Amino acid sequence: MQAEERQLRIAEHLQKVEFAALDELAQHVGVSVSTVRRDLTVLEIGGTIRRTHGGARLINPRTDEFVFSARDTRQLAEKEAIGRACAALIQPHQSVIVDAGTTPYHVARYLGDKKPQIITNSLPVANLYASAGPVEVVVSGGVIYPRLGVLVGPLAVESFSKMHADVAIMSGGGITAEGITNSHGLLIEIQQAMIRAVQKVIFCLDHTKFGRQSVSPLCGLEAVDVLVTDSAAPMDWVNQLRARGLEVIIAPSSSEAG
Amino acid sequence: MQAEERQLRIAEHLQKVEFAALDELAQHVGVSVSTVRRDLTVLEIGGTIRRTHGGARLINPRTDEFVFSARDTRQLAEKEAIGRACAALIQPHQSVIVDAGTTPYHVARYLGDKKPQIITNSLPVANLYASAGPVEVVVSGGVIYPRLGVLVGPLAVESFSKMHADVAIMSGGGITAEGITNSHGLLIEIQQAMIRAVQKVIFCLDHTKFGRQSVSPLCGLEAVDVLVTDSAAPMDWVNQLRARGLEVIIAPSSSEAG
DNA sequence: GACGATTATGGAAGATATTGCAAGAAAAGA
DNA sequence: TCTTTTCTTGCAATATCTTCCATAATCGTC
Repeated sequence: MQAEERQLRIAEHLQKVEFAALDELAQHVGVSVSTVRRDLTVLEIGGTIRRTHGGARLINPRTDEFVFSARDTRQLAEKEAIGRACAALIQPHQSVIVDAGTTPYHVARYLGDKKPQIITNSLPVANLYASAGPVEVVVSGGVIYPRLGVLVGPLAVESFSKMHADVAIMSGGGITAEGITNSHGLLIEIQQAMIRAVQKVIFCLDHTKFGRQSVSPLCGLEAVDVLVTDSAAPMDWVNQLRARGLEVIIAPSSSEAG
Repeated sequence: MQAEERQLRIAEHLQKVEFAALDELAQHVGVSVSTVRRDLTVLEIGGTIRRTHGGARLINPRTDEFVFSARDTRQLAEKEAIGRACAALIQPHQSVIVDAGTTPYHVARYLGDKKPQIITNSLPVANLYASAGPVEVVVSGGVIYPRLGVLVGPLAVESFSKMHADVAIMSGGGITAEGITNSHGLLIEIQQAMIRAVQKVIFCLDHTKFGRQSVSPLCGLEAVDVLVTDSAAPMDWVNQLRARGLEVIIAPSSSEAG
């Protein structure tokens, strides 16, 4: 096997498992451990992978966005910055649909001051303001998708199909010139209903999402009104999207914001 | 296992349980206690976790716990006894509607083994099995009633009106010869829909509820199939209800049950 | 096609890091 | 205050990493 092909396979394997031991990788590609070591140093310079004692780990674990929010600390600073910037776009007392996913969760954390009406299918978001607070929270029905705390299924789709709201705060697994994609097919239908239910669609996507494509198409770029991202977003992408008429907001990193 | 992967797993586990002992963590990741100690110091520097004597705890305690459910310790022993006894009435793989309130919550805690389908309008109950587990949870839609974490309103009523299930596990504010009453008018309509949706209605009422009357009537005694209470229930009431054809189950107190 | 040069590969030895254990120190509880 | 538990520290055993070298493969040139 060629060296490059081997490295590609190692990278792919790591994309799947996030952590891998040297023996595991060596066996997977059928070479000695020494060679795997060398491949890993190459990949590490490439930037996608980081070597650890005994193996390697993914540097940008594919966050495909729908992880149980409280648990996820990846790109936390960026997500908090996006949360603040996105919350600033909401007017007081608006009705806001909040999508499931970690980034919308962080937006919701900063919505308290606006005394909004929040409509969501995300249990973590619902729990945020369940105990008290000036925020009215409407929860869609649905079946809990294990581990993610998202309500899915016909009940959820139906709930959003019958609703109307001012703004939707959405997230996704990746954005390309063709549009936005997401990982879980189950969620797509719900998200599309959310988009149909509102006047204004705001997408929150951190910088790792640019140029990435998940399995299922969610919507075209024309459906998006505003895109909020963090300061590490690639500027060529930002400019390209602005040229296509999207309002792109770059959340200042917390150090800049004070 | 890799050091970093191990630390990630420890962090994830702590996200779930909020506090964990060293032994527990050591067993969970399969290394010695010493190694867990070292991992915890690393994580503490990382900032997500704080070490304590005997274990570690989360620095940002999750906000999605409810004052009402986990921390209401009044008649805790009785409620746990009722929970066990009532869960014993459920057959494997049944569909179970679980009412809001502390007592049904404790029943739900013991339902895991039965691999049931749980249908509920209670966020604490929903959160119980949100992260994983063999339990399918259906959440009704609705507006969150602050502090209690109950979903109320037309959406909730509608959800239960359209459903069918095997059993309903209900609670109430008081029971008299005229029937069962409850305090929140908002809940009555939902509870009545729950009762209509099932074959078998189980009411869980601790001993303080006998002879008490709340503001709103919920249902007559003829709607009740089984009543589960604790060992401190007044026997004259129990006999009176049994004479009227109700199956009354007295949960053994935990000391008797072992 | 043959030959030398360059590069890739697999293994080995010493260096380094990690792990688990044990003894003394510190802390919590009675 | 005393006992028990837990924490820290030092140490030995193990595992892993780096560096080096011999061999094998590939490439360029003739």
